[in-house]
Amino acid sequence: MKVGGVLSKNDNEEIHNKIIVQIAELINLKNLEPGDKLPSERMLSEKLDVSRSAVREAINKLEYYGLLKSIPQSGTFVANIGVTAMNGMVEYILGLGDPDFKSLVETRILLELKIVKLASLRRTTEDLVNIKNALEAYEEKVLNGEDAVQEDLLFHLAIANTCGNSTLNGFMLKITPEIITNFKKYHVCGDELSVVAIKEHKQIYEAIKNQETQKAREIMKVHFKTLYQYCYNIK
Amino acid sequence: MKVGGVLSKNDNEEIHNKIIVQIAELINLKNLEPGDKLPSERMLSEKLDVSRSAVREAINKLEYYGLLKSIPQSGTFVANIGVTAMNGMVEYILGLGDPDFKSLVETRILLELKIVKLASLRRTTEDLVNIKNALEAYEEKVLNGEDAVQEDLLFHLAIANTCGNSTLNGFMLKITPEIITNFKKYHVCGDELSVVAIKEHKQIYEAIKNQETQKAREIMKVHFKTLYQYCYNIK
DNA sequence: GCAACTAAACTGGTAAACCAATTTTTGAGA
DNA sequence: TCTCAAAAATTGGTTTACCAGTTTAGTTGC
Repeated sequence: MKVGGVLSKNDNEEIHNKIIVQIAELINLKNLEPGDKLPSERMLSEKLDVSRSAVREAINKLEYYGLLKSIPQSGTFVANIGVTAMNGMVEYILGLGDPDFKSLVETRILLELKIVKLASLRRTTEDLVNIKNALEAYEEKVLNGEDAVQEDLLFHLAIANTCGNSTLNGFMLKITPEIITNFKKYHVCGDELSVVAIKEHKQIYEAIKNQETQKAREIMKVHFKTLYQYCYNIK
Repeated sequence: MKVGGVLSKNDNEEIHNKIIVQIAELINLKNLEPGDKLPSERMLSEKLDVSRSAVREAINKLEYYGLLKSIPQSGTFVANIGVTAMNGMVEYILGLGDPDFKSLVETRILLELKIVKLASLRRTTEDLVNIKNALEAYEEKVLNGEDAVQEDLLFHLAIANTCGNSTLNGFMLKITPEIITNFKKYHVCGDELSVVAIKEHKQIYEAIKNQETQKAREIMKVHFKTLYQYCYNIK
């Protein structure tokens, strides 16, 4: 029986992971296949000797990764994925560490180079207005000598929101705040950078507007080049 | 006051979104800045006239996107991101729709072409063993005429787990099950495809092993080409 | 007047009780 | 024996009550 008390986030996650493993083991033991029903949350919490809330959180995480599916007043079911895949995925999920700054930047550049291409292909006139607004807000802040990290971010997110790919857009929303936080921590993005960035932002906007796909990508690449250097200098 | 009863997932999400908007409005109204403390969950639930659980779920979502930070026995705080960025992000987050199959495939290909490059650069001998095991499991299933979608998936996840970028790896884990589900729904991945895929998997493995970065990417590209065609035929 | 200690109030997290929809069981009627 | 409706049991979701740290206010001693 758990003795109670508040645990650190780390310990807490370990407990969740432990429950996830036990749920996976149970599915293996009972040879449950896609669509089969898991024992109820109450039974699981009793069998695993943890609180029902803890079980629910573990199920939530597995649901996030598409391995389980909860249906109200009915039960929790194995998703349309076999046990082999599930076992492999659980292992990888548990091994997943917190992303480091390098991973984040590497990923951001990958995503944005694709996004800017898609955006230039798929942008509507309404999208262009949004991007331009973000562009001008950034410019104004920089020229006033104010910190413009937020406006910079919003310019890039406006493009992501234009790319017509909700998965990519969602991923951008996920990683952007973490990158910003790191930027502030490491004092990336100085003033001299910002002035150069205005010009590049304008070029990107024009390329998207004119649907010059390849050019848009090239300028974005240049835009990130300085960033890259900063990051590796920091490291 | 809520009248009670079970709501559809759609209605439920709308309620969460509504609360998210109200929390954002409150932060604006009170001019809260990064690091400032939000009203307690109890006060929020009272002020917004919703249950505390609903407030907690909204906060969780905002925390997932890096906009808030909850600290046990202390409070919920505005993350290290200004209100401007927060307002923009909230708007984009709420506008984020469920990903369609096309978005998923488009994203998967982008991720995997990068991942296979990184994997070939960073793979350890231990990684190679894992990939090879996944490769052989896939081959065995296919040659036995059995369905091998799971093993195919695990081969690709083994590579993702090798790429040394936890953000990319996590994104792969997130989208892969959804893709599999769609594959099954649309009956992609026939038997004749699988036999071809074995050869390509072997080539990818060899390229990663020999650290032939560009070659690995090229083969992966070919590997996805058939998939692409299938998808657009379906559409 | 101020530093230091104490206690009361407050906080996010967790366990327990409750709810309504669903599923299963039951039994009456044909 | 079969059918079908009614009721009991079961389910995930929600509300409520409680917990142990944290923070703040108050008080004591100097």
